[in-house]
Amino acid sequence: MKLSEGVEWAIHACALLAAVPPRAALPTRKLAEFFDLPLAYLAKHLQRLSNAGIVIARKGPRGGYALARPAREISLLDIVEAIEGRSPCFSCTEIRRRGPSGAPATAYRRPCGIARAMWKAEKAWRAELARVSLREIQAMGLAETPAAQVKKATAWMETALS
Amino acid sequence: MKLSEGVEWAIHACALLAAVPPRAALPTRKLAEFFDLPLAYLAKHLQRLSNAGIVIARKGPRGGYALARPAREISLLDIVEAIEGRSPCFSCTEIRRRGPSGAPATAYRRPCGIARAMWKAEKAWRAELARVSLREIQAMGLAETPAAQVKKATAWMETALS
DNA sequence: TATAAACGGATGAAATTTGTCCATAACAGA
DNA sequence: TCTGTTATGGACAAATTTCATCCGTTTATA
Ligand code: SF4
Ligand code: SF4
Repeated sequence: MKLSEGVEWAIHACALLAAVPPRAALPTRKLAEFFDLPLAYLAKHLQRLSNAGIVIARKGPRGGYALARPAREISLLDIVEAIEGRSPCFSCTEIRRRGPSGAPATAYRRPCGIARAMWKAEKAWRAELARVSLREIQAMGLAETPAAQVKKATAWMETALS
Repeated sequence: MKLSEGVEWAIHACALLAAVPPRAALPTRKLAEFFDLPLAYLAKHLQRLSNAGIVIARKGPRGGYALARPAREISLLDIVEAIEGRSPCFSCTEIRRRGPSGAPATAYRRPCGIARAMWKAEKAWRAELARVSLREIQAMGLAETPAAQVKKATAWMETALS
């Protein structure tokens, strides 16, 4: 029950992309540099964000990634699902069918109470994630990082885009 | 973000133990037989339930496992946490500290918005699991399995306990 | 045309999960 | 007290998943 650490990378990357001025783009190389992450692997995660339509990719010189829509319209759930996938974290192997008192699949009409309860809980988790937008994440991030770091980051962004 | 399948095993095992008459106990061997699961590995999971105080073990002949308290007082969360542990599924590696605009740990007072949002969602998941008791699981299971299977299972239980 | 970047498949390394085995301790019944 | 039965927990092996790198191709810019 561990989220892959790529989720953390992706959220941070999106939060940084949210601070990129319109029409500009940040290439993988710059994102990896900013967070000191392995370039090739981070690229895989950005690809997923791209495939999920969260981020737009531009190939070629001066290319890179930019948010596909306003940060307000991107939820944490969007990002998490882009990286982790949409399959439920509880998957049953139908063990009730096995053993001495089991029966063929036809005997059981609908998923059992166990599966339903687990899925309901997972739904609550996803709903909570859907409620927070990248915009809020960005705002919180700005509020909680020391002024000196914000300044450094802003300066870094300028040189990265030039 | 996959729950280990041991969770499914443990919930089913507990649900079956809920149907064991008071003062009796089901040994690992019987539980493994009922669900057609690898005995040695199932034993590991039952041990975890035992260590978590969900189930009590009795060694020796006519020993085995029984619920440690009424099914009404055992929640799905209890079982899930016994198997999966209590550590949060989102763990941050503090990547904000790294890279060109990073800063030493002292600069950041409290966990960032990302981590807080992820933890809040996880809390919602756990809360939902805490709301459903083993009693309800048992009742749902009884209601949804065909009468023929219930009969078979009851008969099996009698011979298993004798 | 030369260069910079994303894309995606193949592959390898590391970590985790899944599963087995065994020695030991506790217990019930004869 | 003796014997067989059961849980306990550690060590170990196999399988699967995650983490990470590499490379050939495609696309776009100047
Ligand atoms: S009874 Fe429910 S949890 Fe168990 S195997 Fe069937 S669907 Fe899965
Ligand atoms: S900014 Fe938040 S999510 Fe990112 S490393 Fe720090 S605490 Fe973790």
